[in-house]
Amino acid sequence: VTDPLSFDPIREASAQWEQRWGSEPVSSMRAVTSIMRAQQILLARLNELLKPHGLTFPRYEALMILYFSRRGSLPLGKLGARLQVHPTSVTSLVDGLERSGLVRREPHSSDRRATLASITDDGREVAKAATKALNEEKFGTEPLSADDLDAVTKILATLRVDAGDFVLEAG
Amino acid sequence: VTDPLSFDPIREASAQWEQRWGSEPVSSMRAVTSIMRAQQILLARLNELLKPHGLTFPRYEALMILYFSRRGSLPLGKLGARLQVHPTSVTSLVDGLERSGLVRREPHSSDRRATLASITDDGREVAKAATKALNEEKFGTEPLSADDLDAVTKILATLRVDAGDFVLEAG
DNA sequence: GAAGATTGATGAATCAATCTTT
DNA sequence: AAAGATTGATTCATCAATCTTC
Repeated sequence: VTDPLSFDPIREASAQWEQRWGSEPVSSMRAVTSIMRAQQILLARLNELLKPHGLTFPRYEALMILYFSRRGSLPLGKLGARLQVHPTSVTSLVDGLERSGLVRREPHSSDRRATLASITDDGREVAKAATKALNEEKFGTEPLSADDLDAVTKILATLRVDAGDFVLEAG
Repeated sequence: VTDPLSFDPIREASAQWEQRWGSEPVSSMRAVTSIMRAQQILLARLNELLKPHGLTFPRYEALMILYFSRRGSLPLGKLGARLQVHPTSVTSLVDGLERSGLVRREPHSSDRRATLASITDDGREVAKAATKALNEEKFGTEPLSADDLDAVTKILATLRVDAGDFVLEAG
């Protein structure tokens, strides 16, 4: 998007930080900035890979949860809990998937407040094709090794537990 | 935002992935999902910490680049290169900082196409106070250790180089 | 009153198109 | 033509307020 800088901006910031505020908070600042930037890079790569399939990554994630669900459908609230996003975001994601014909809204059989998001046959086909594309490109994580990726996953799991995403299971 | 799940959704997805598509792409899928979620958690924490100072984290990042700049001002293009965001995003960030009185737009002395973003005295005060708050709370990275944070930073640097953020310097 | 979902607002990211200046 | 910045459009995230149903 722009020319590469001749230095690492995060490394540069670390030096100035340490000079002014001591060494204690530097690791935190560096890691946060790195994660923010990595997310931005990965999201751009994923959206690029998904564009031929008419999907964005957030919509892909929602579609896959429905794909893997027992009945191929889930109440919007449950979908939001799995995605860890606001009810408003679920509405917007399902709107988009519905416009593309990959998901249908259906009434809940027993609770008339609730709405089900149900994956369509088209949705299943697109889910499979898009997943093939992402798997072949390793979800845009090149050039990181499997060991490095697993290390990141393990470390960030601690943060996710602390944020209340889920409770630790036995084993 | 919702109740904690009784299982780790990423762990759950890994199992289904491996069953269907083999073990090869699982590490990538897991790491990408983890990074996306970690970014979301950290951003929420940072915005909460910055709210008393009338800042969001993206605006804070922009403000600090100006704070550390030699003259306290930078052309919008240079600011965008440092933040690694689109020109449109720079315009929007500077708009917000200008509305808060933390930054002023000034004409470039030699190039009438360019605009400078210049940090104000208020901006410097807010930058210091906000940084104090973030440092004290370790940028919302609790309960991760400094070693874990450094490990994440190091691994993700490889990705940032690959994405062309910067070129490796000697040493 | 509380739960499930939606609408309307803001903030931040992108892209395409435009406008001025070089 | 190319560079710097802006406006207008879309997507996704949040919050506050609303509406229906439990």
